[in-house]
Amino acid sequence: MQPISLHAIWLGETKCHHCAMRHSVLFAGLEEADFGHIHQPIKDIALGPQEALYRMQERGNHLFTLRGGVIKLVQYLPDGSQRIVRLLKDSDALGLEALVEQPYQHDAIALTDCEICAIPIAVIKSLSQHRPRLYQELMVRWQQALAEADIWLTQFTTGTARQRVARLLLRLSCCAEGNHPLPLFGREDMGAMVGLTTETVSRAIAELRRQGVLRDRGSNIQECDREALRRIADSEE
Amino acid sequence: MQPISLHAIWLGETKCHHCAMRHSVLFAGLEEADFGHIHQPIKDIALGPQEALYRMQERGNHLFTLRGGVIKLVQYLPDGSQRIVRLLKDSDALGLEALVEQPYQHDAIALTDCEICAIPIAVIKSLSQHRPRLYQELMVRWQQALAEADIWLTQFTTGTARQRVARLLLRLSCCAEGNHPLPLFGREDMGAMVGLTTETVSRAIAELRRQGVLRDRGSNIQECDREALRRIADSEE
DNA sequence: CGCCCAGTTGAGGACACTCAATAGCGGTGG
DNA sequence: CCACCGCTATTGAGTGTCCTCAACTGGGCG
Repeated sequence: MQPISLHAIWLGETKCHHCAMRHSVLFAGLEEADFGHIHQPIKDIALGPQEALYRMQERGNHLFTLRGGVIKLVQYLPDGSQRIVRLLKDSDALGLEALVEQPYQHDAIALTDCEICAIPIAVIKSLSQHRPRLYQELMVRWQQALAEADIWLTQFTTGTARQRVARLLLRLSCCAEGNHPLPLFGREDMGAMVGLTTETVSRAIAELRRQGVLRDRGSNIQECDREALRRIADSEE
Repeated sequence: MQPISLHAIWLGETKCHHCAMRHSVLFAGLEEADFGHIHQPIKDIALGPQEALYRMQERGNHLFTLRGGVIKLVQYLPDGSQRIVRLLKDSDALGLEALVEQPYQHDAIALTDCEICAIPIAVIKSLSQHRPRLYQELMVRWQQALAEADIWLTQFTTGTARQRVARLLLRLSCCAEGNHPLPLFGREDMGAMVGLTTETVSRAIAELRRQGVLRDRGSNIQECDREALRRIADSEE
């Protein structure tokens, strides 16, 4: 049993009879009998902020499902600066590269406390032999990742700093209902998401606060006016 | 049988016994007997520059393999400007969205003369029932697309105009062997690829020419010094 | 209490964008 | 064959935005 990550904490092992993964979209449609085909343990992993699930170039034989928390996928530029390529949240899958025998393409690093299912690819392969529908689910995940990548390219690399930050806030807040208070990330990370420096992000957020689009709730939590953000994101005004 | 594109020219129909697709990676490993399961025609499409294979939001029931030429995948910003999200060349697959019942996510527009295979998703589904290996191939394609998207995000949206253009030229020239002359695209398209205006791209290219990194071969064809480009791309000097 | 780190704010400069004019190329028609 | 047209690429001048560097603030924690 090789370590998946230096920082990973093993919560235990399960055959998913109790695991939330059982209800994850990935395994929807599987029947009780199918779980009998699982001969390798599916593991729970807990990560704290800044801890890595895997590193770029590592070869892994697990794919992962995020049950809670937020993970960033990071790539690096020749000059050493980092670029956040995507965020994963609740019920997203990552590490799909392992399914096609590729090394991981990013550093996967927790931004918050995270709970993760680690599924051996052998399990996937064995299950999918009896349940081709599983392939369909995997392809859906892949497509989601691709669509997300395209969004990041178009939304977060074009327009003014104001617009990019507004779009980022919109996307971060869209999972929350109403104008629910939203915990932000470090300015450095936010900069790496939208291709700006920490100072510029800080300035943009400060301005949004001054204009009342954001309202401070302490410890980097903001309540935000989604309508106003939408206007700014689409560059009117 | 609904039209796939306004501009598409049907070259004919085939069951792939003669088609180059037969040798495409996608169908590698299939045996003669497998082709008997193909009950719907696989079609050849030819496109000229500026013609669209499909449009964003269209629902299609074909996926495509590019046998020759270059296609751009385009998305649009609220302000109407376009952003090229990826380029496809020789033997790349596109329109995979159709496999998961999603509308196409981009405009797919030919940049050069193109030859394309249009494969009904019904064919894929029927084939894959007997040949699960086909799923593996599809996942590889999906992974390639995702890796490409990440490269575009990190390479073409960061750094100075010089660097971005240099990286773009490198990537465009990497399929050519040696320092083979390279046909460029319109400045407008190149700008949409690296997130710059046409003027800035033009200036960057002009400067590279002045420095001898590019050598003009007429009609927008350049011979380029890959070593010098690499230095510039990695921001030394 | 004071340290440390993250966030904020300021000043100055570099870079890319905008607007506008010019040049170069290919095609068309006289 | 040449003149003209349209389009794209190129070049220039001026401006705005963001980056860089640096100082300052404030909260958390030993």
